[in-house]
Amino acid sequence: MSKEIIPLISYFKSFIPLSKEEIKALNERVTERRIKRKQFILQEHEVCRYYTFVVSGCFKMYSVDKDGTEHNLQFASENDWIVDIDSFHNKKPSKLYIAALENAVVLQIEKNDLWYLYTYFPKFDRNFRVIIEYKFIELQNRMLQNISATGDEKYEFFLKQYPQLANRLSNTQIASYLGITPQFLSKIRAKRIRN
Amino acid sequence: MSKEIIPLISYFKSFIPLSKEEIKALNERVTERRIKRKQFILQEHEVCRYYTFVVSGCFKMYSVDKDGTEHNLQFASENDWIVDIDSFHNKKPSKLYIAALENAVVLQIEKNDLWYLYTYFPKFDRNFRVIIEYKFIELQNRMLQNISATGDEKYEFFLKQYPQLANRLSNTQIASYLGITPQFLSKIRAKRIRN
DNA sequence: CGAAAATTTGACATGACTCAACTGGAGTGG
DNA sequence: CCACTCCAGTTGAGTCATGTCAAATTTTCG
Repeated sequence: MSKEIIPLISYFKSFIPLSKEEIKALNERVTERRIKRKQFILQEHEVCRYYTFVVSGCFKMYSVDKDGTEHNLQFASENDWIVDIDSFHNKKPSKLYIAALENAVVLQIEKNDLWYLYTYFPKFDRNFRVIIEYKFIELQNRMLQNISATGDEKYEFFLKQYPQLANRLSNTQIASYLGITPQFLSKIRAKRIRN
Repeated sequence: MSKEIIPLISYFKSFIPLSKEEIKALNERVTERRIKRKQFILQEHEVCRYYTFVVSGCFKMYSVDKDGTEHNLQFASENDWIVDIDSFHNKKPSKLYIAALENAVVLQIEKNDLWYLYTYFPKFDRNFRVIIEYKFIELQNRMLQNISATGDEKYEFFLKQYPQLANRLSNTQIASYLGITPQFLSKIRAKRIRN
């Protein structure tokens, strides 16, 4: 195969393995794209046209408030999906941006193609149900942290849960994800080192 | 039908309507339960055995931290689901409680039965995929609020998004959901009235 | 190497929490 | 019908967590 689709096949295999026909159908409907660092795959007011699977590299999805401050809603690196589901599903203009934090290779599926897969191969319904269930659990855990923990605790939790990701991200990006200012994160880090 | 299953059928209908066979299979696998105010349907350290559909009444799902403070992760009222998915899926002890805030009627599905439905009627995979996608969108919006808004803004947003629910909940419950103290919410409300 | 961005640091301001006292219903039992 | 308790809500004083602004320093990357 010319496209880098193998990581995606392996990924699905970890849920429910795909048959030859399903792999073929998937392969025919997936587009490979190479994205450079700082490039956008979604900008505010656009409709999110793709479900994007990250083969390599790293992305952030974020909103920009009225003061111009960014708020990171999600990161996605290898073997993860990134999409504004609300915009994608309902064809409505997104309030979010998705940008590459590193040069990246992705596989993208358009809505019509995904619908085709859902319709003719129910296993995709199953797989995507399970995938989003896991993402939901992850988000719920983050939510619980957010309503119950202090800045220090949120940072500790993040480092513990995503040690490999934390290495690749700037502290500014992490602060934006945790919902604190970069200056305050810097002070948290200074205190950690002292103790 | 003796059970109050009609609300559930109507609910599914708003996604993809069920066939006669699917309704029958669903009906055979769903248990109706009446829950009194303050009663638990899940407690910490138990495994969450049911996907629970709320026919009437209102629930909260929350954790209790080391100081004994409750943190509301989710509410569920009519035509909504409540379940600790992580515990349910992976048969692991829950860290959460689910308690009724009002007398309630629910329909519950056990894991084996849900698996049966998924296996023999792929439409349930589809329906539950779409259901959780919507819940994911909702949770993402809440997350975005949480990392970017002040207490006042979070409260405004909550009132605007769930006006009917806000009427039924005590301010203490709302504060716990927003991640602020009831005292601080009270001050926010006092300021709102002044302006 | 040099410009731009990220990080750190300090002084100060404000948001949000804590604790404790008070208020005002909603039961409950006499 | 009253006295009582029990909660939820309110309020105020003091404190702590976190944000803002600005400047200095370090790192990154073209």
